[in-house]
Amino acid sequence: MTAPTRRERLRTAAVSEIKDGARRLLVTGGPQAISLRAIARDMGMTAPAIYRYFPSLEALIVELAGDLLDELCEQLEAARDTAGDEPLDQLVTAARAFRCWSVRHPVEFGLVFGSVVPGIDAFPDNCANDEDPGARLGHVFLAPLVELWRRNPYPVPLAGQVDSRLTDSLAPLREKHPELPVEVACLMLSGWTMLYGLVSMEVYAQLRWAVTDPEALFEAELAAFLQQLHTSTGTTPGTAATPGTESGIGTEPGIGSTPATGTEAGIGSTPGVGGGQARTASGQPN
Amino acid sequence: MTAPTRRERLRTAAVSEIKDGARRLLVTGGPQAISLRAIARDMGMTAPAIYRYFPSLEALIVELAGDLLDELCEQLEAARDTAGDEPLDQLVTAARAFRCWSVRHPVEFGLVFGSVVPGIDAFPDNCANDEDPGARLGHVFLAPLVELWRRNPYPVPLAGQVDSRLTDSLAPLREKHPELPVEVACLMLSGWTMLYGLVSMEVYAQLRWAVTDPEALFEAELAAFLQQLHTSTGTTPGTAATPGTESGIGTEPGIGSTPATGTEAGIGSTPGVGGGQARTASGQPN
DNA sequence: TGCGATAGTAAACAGCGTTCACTCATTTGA
DNA sequence: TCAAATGAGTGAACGCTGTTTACTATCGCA
Repeated sequence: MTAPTRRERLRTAAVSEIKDGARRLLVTGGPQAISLRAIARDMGMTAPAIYRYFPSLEALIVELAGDLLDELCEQLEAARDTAGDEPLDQLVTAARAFRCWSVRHPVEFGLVFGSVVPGIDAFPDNCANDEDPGARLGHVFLAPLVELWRRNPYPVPLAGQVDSRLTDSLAPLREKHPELPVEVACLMLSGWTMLYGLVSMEVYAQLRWAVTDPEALFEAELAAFLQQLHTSTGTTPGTAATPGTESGIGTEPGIGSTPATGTEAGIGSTPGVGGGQARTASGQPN
Repeated sequence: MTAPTRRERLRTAAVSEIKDGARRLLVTGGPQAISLRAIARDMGMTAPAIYRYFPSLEALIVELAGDLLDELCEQLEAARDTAGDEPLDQLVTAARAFRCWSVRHPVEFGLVFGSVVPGIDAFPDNCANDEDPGARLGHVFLAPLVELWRRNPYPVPLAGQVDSRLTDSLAPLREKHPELPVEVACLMLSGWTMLYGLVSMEVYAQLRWAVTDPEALFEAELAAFLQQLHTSTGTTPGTAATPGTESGIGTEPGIGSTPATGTEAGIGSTPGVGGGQARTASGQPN
C-alpha cells in the first residue's frame, strides 16, 4: 500500500466533508432533512457534484448509517477496554456506554437501529465476516460473556429447558462460538434484548407513561441481568470509569459518567442500584 | 348526538379513503412513499383537495399512525378477550398477538414505534387520559398482571431490592395502579421491554446474526418471563385460540395461529416450549 | 330563491433527486 | 514535452414533491 496520491487525498476529504454535512443535517433536522442540495450548498458546490462520490442519496445515507454504527462500536470497545480484566465489569461498562451513546445521539440511533423496512436491509448483516457491523456490535457483549463462562462456568439458569427448536435456531450464533452452551447463548440474547428494548424506548420517549427516570430503570434491569450470571467469585462490578470520551460531533461531557458515585454494587449484596446522583432528566440532549 | 348529515357522511368517507390510500402507499413503498399527490391521484382528485381534510402531510401521517396503534390495541384486546378468565392466559395471548400483528405489518410497526425523533413527539403520550394510545397499549398487559397479583400475590422476585430512586421514577405507573407493589410494576416493565425489544429486532431483521427462527426465541423468552410470576396455583397457560382475525388490509390467514399444536405449556413442567409446527421462516410477509 | 359554507380545481412557487452535455484542471504515458 | 485520458465540477433540464392562492361549482339550509 503506497502513499495516497494528491487526488486520492482530495477525494477522501471531499467524501468525509459530504458525510459531515449529511450528519449535521441529520442531527438538526432528522433523516428527512438530509438532502444532496443542502449538503452541496453548505460545501459551496452544486448537487450533481456529489454524484462523483455517491451513486445516490440513499447510498450516502446507508454509508452514513454504517459509519455511525462503527462509531458506536468503537466507543463501546473503548469503554470496555477501560474496564479492566473482569468480564463482568466489561459487560456493565459496555452496556452503560451503549445507553449513553444512544441517549446522547437519539437521531443517529434512529438511523442505525430504527425503521427502514420497505423491503430492504440496510445492513445485509451476514455473520460471515467478523468485521461485519452487526456481528461487531454483538461481539462487544458476547466476548465478555464467553470469557466469563470460560473462567467460571456458573450455574446456568434455564438449564435443560431449552428445546430443540430454539437450539437449532441459535445456529448462527453458535457457529461463531461452538464452546458456548445453549443456555449461555440464550442468556446473552435475553440481555441484549433487554438492553436494546430499554434504550430504544428511552430514546423514542416511549417510557414516559410509566417512568420519569429511565436511567434508574436501566440500572435496575442491568443489575437484575447480572444477577443471573452470578459467579461463585464474589466480584462486585460497576466500578468502571466514564464510558469513553466523545470523539464525534456534539460533545456534552455532563451525562456520560457512571450513575453511581463510585463503588456501588449491582449484584448481590447492596440493595441500592444507582447512587443518587445527577438525575439527567431523560430529556433530549440539545 | 343526532344522526350525521349527508355532508358529514361524505366527509368521513373522504377522510377514511385518504387514510386508506396513505396506508396502501405506506405498505407498498414505506413511509417515504406516502405523498399527497399520489393519494389524490388514486382518488381521482388533485392534491390541494386533501388540505380540506388534513392541514399537512405530516398531520395525516401522525393521524394514520394513531389509527394503526388503535388497530393494534383492538387486536390485542380482542385476542386477550378470547383467552378466558385466567390472567396468565390473557397475558400470553396478548403477547403473541402483539408479535403476530407486528410481524405481519412490519412497515406499520415501524411507523408506530420506529424512529421519528427530530425533536418531536408523535404521541404526546401523557398518561392523563386513559384512552391515550400509549396507556391503552400498556393497559392490555398491565391489567392481567394486576389481576393476577390481586388474585394471588405470588412471591415477588427482587423483593426489597428496588431502591428509592426507581420507586420514585415509577410514579406515573403507580398513580394509575396504587395497589400495585413496586416489584410487580418492575416485573411488568421488564416484560414489556423484553416483548418490545424482541419484536422490534425481529421486525427490523436485526436478529439474523444470532438466530434463524425468532419465534422460537420469542416463545422461550415468554416462558421465562412467565416463570417469574409463578403462582402457587398450577395453571398452565398457552391454550389460547388464534389471536383474533384480521380486520384491516392484507389479511393472510396463515401465520397467526398459536405456535404450538394445542395444549403446550410454557411454564414449569413441560420443557419444550413451542410445538414443532409451521416454521414460518421470519421472512417479511409479502 | 338565495345565501353561506364546503369541496374541488388550476396555476404557481420553491424545493427535491437525478440525468445529461459540457468545461476545465490534473494526471498519465509516449 | 506534449497530447491524450481521467476526474471534478457546472448549468440546464425533467419530473416529482408539499404548499399556497385565487377561483369556481355545488350542496344544504333558511
